[in-house]
Amino acid sequence: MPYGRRMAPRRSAPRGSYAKSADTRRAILDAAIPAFAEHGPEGASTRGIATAAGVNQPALNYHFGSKDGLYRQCAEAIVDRFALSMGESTAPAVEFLAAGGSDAARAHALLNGVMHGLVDTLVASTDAQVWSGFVAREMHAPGEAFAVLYDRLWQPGTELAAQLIHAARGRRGGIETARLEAAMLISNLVAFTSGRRVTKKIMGWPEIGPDQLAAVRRSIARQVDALVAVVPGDE
Amino acid sequence: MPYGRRMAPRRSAPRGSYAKSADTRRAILDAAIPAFAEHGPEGASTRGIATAAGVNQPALNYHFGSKDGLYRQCAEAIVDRFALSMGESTAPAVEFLAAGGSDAARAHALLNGVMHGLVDTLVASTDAQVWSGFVAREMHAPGEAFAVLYDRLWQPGTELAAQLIHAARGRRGGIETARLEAAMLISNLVAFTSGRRVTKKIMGWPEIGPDQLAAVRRSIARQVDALVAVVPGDE
DNA sequence: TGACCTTTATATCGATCGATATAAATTGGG
DNA sequence: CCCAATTTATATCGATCGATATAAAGGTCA
Repeated sequence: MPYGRRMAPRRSAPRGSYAKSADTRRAILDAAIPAFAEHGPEGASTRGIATAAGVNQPALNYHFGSKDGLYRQCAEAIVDRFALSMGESTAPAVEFLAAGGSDAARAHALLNGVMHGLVDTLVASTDAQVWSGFVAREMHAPGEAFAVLYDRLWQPGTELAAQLIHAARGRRGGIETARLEAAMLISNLVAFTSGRRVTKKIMGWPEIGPDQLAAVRRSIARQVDALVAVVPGDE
Repeated sequence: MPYGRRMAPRRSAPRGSYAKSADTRRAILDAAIPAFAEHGPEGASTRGIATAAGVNQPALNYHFGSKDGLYRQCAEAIVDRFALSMGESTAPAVEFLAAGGSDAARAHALLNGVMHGLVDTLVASTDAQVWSGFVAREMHAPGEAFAVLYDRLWQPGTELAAQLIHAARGRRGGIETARLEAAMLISNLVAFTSGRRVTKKIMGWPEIGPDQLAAVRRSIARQVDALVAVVPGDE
């Protein structure tokens, strides 16, 4: 009698209550995200990820079905962690917009709060530097994870910023222009995520500490002020 | 008698005047740059590049020594092509600064000219979208080509913009702040290079035509104006 | 504790990778 | 026109890739 189908590979998380499984999955994800960020989905090897995670190579296929499945789960994990980190600063802004808020000054303050949170998440955290490599790569060369990153990260993020810019202008000027400016405003921070190494080198910063963080925040706040002050078409 | 050393692989361009060689090298580079941009230096295969270039696989080793050698030459080619495209708009600015120019209004105009040229090069050209994938990847995960791209592209580019910002402010405010703002100003355009696909999707633009280009230029010009108008520390 | 399911470990398969030895074809100077 | 150098084409090597078959170990609950 053949060994049979006792270990059919699964695509989703196990249903059982085996505690060890979640730990292993987490360890693999924590090793896979930096690997994919640095080498890309094709360049990163499953053996390298397994070694870094302290597991054997078939464990990846067992827990995630395939390399592509692991790649997709990495994208989900990144979005989850990003959303968790941003929740505090975006929640009041989302609430304000959902209520149809029209107080321009409050919208301006909320936009500053969101950008402040974004700087904290992207610039102050070293994790984000890893995430950004993953995200930037996928956005440029779309693959298995594009939909997740676009639908749950880029699209809602830029739309939130755009709505806040528009509201801070008293809803004068086009929302389209606000969207474009939101996309560019967020792009600014690429200098501190994917481009962090280069920016540090150019600025002569050995590390991004509190002083440097404050400088970035000042620069972003100035941009927000300038953005809100000008209503496109009124010039 | 063994076949001997009649075909030792070389690292640099051939000395001879064989015209065909330059064409082949060019075809390989034109195929390799998009391949490296999309799949990364590890993910791109020499066989794939060779097929796309219409040559056989050992031709890559013959003309460029190794895959890494080809990768380095791709970086050199990108820098050369970028510099060629930017020469017209940067030349007067470089001249102005070399002469120690102190006319703030002229510096402002020159900065606008450089950014205008940058938008033309990066946003209007489809080649740049390919280049940007290559450059962004290498800046985030430094490899064989980092030195070339940093020394010949990022460092002089941001320094030029920083000097112009500083000069446009009448050399008031720190040059360090100007450098930071230059880095962020340039990062803005990432939304239209590596991030072009996402930005088009968010904006609902089927293509980036003259109207869209004008909108980008307006937004950049507004940012430059706002940047120059505020002298850091005076607020 | 014992039966069953989940998880981990070992061994190995076929495919593809970059590189090179070698041979044939092509090119250009004398 | 011919010889030598250059360039292109063929065949193949060892290494590494992702995936899977299989076996052993570990955990859960009756």
